[in-house]
Amino acid sequence: MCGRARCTLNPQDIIRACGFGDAALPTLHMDRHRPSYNVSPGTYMPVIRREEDGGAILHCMKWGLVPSFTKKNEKPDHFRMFNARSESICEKTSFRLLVPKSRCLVAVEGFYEWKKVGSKKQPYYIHFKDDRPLVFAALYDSWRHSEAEILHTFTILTTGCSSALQWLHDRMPVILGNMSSIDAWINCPSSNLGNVLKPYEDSDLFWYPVTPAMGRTSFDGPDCIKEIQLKPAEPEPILKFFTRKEPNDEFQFSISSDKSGHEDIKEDLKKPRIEENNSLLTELQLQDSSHQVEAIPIVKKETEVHGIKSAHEGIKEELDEPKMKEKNEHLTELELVDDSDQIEATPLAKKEVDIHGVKREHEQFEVNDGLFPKKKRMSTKNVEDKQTTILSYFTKH
DNA sequence: CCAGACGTTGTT
DNA sequence: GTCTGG
DNA sequence: CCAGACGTTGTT
DNA sequence: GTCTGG
Repeated sequence: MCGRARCTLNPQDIIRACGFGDAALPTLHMDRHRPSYNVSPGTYMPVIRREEDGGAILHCMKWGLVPSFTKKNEKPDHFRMFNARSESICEKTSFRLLVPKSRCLVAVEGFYEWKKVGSKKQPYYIHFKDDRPLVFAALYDSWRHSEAEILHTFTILTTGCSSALQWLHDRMPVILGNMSSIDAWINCPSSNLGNVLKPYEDSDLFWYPVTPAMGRTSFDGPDCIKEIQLKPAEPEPILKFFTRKEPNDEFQFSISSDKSGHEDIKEDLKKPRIEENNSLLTELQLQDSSHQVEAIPIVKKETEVHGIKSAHEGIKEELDEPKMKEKNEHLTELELVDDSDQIEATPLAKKEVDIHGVKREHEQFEVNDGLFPKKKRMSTKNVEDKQTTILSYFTKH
């Protein structure tokens, strides 16, 4: 699925991402574009579509399809059809007629997905490893709701989830990952959709958890995509992961026996990515998705062996983290940061943000004041038990 | 013929 | 607008 | 998609 | 839980 995204791209970035190089495409309504780290249905976004004469145009439309047959007196609902299942677009009344002649491309830096964790939801930001824009397959329509006004809207196609992201969701947007798929979608209405409208399986899609504060559409700015540290999930009696020390001693990690996850982990280990905050991280997955070990972000660093950062360091880091609730049961040799109390910050401050020279005021969270969290001791025995389990699992395979 | 629907998610 | 259901 | 509200009476 | 608003 895809219901939130980051699009702070400027027009030329979008044109380039969609394969039109440095062409100066004609534009329409681009003055409505508001670059944002937190775009949701109902807001304007630039898309590239073909005109009647075959030329491409960069056209700013509202996300969330409002079909042309919508009643004139009806209130447009952009949330009903902000996605379209690619598997059924040729059958559904609202999309069928758009497939031949109303395709478009949507370029974004990344999108967000929420993972249900118990009763809470943890958002993740998904993007390309090299930060090139993602190009989504989309359909658009026009609704004449008055004599003078026409509302242009679009919907982003979805497909099954890639194996690498299965732990997070069962649906994902259709990502046109190369020029031939972009070309097939926008230029070849008669080509086979099956080769294009499929999950993006390449290993260059990365993700990491971000502040839950971005769930509010009023929350905007770079903090939306700032990585946060998550607490590892509550361990189960039989943990299906183990820790290991890398030869180069660079980081510590957990691993799963899941095929897709395994590959990803290996990839990450070989080419650890470096985030803005300079930390080196790996993404980890468990075969059994019910385990909820959605990610075990490990802070690289001069941290030692089984090394997980010390509790003290962890707290320090969190003090720099904005509003986030975190259960901490990080397995360290000595102690762990507990979780019962979570950090709550109040997102009421306003902050001016500058995106491509456009200054905008938006909601901003306050930095945690340092009252939390509390820390507590973990018995050495528990640690040993886990390691025993881990070892036995390892020797068995 | 007219009336009514036309969608996706996720969760149960 | 177009398709399904009655 | 997520977040936030979900109500009335009576008084100021 | 369900509906509305962004």
